[in-house]
Amino acid sequence: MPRSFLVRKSACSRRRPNYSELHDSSPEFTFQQPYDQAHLLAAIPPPEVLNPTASLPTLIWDSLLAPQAQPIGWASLLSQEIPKAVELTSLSDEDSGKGSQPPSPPSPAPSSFSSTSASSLEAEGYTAFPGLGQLPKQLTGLSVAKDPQSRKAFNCKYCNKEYISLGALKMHIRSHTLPCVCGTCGKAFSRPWLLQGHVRTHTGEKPFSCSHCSRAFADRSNLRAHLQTHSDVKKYQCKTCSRTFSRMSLLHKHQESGCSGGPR
DNA sequence: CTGGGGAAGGGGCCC
DNA sequence: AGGGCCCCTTCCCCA
Repeated sequence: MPRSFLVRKSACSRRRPNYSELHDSSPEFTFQQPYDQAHLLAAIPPPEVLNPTASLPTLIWDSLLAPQAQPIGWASLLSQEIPKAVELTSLSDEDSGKGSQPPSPPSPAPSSFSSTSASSLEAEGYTAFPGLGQLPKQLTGLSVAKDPQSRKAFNCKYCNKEYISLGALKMHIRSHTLPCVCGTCGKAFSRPWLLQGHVRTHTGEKPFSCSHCSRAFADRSNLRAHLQTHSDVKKYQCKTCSRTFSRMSLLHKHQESGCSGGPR
């Protein structure tokens, strides 16, 4: 079930951008090493929970899987040389909403993540855009389109995707301009938190650990997927054969390969 | 071939 | 209104 209703997706919208082509020459964000250890530690997500209530038709999981993770003492982490994996609290709890995010530094954000806020693009004639600075309109990648009913729509000049709101378009444009650049490898990302997640591939930091096997993950979504492997009844079920899968992609593979139809 | 991990993209929600 | 964070989803790779 697509969660996007703001964008009219094109058929090939899932292709990843060519970073070398899209790399913005004026990075908006950088994450230089050595990292500020205090920032990283302070930003490790507080005890939290996962919300298993994904709204998928085939979702059969919910209360079947309720790992009993323990909250951790955050202060104790500060005394450790290496940030240790942090356990998540119960999945059945309400998500506190703070924290899958890497180590997002406490406010105020470090200067390396400062962002230049664009004032109203319309007021600026669509010339001001984060990471783009004051550029001629034709170089900003923004254009305004109107549909036959004169409803205002915003088109991306890079890929021609159409958005119903300027904010959505602005966010999308970032996927082309990639203003957040890794100070280690130079890879660029559309948003600071994507960069932060990437940085963890360099640091090896894995703030999310499984309460069942103590395996740690850098990404909470990956932990969530991993937790499925501990469940006998997986989250995604084939409606034809009732076989369950830990990931939707596996279910899709199963269905595309031709479900035999018999229960397993 | 299947299942799982790693990494990343992107829209929505909340402050 | 914008930014930060959340969640879902997808792709790639490997065992």
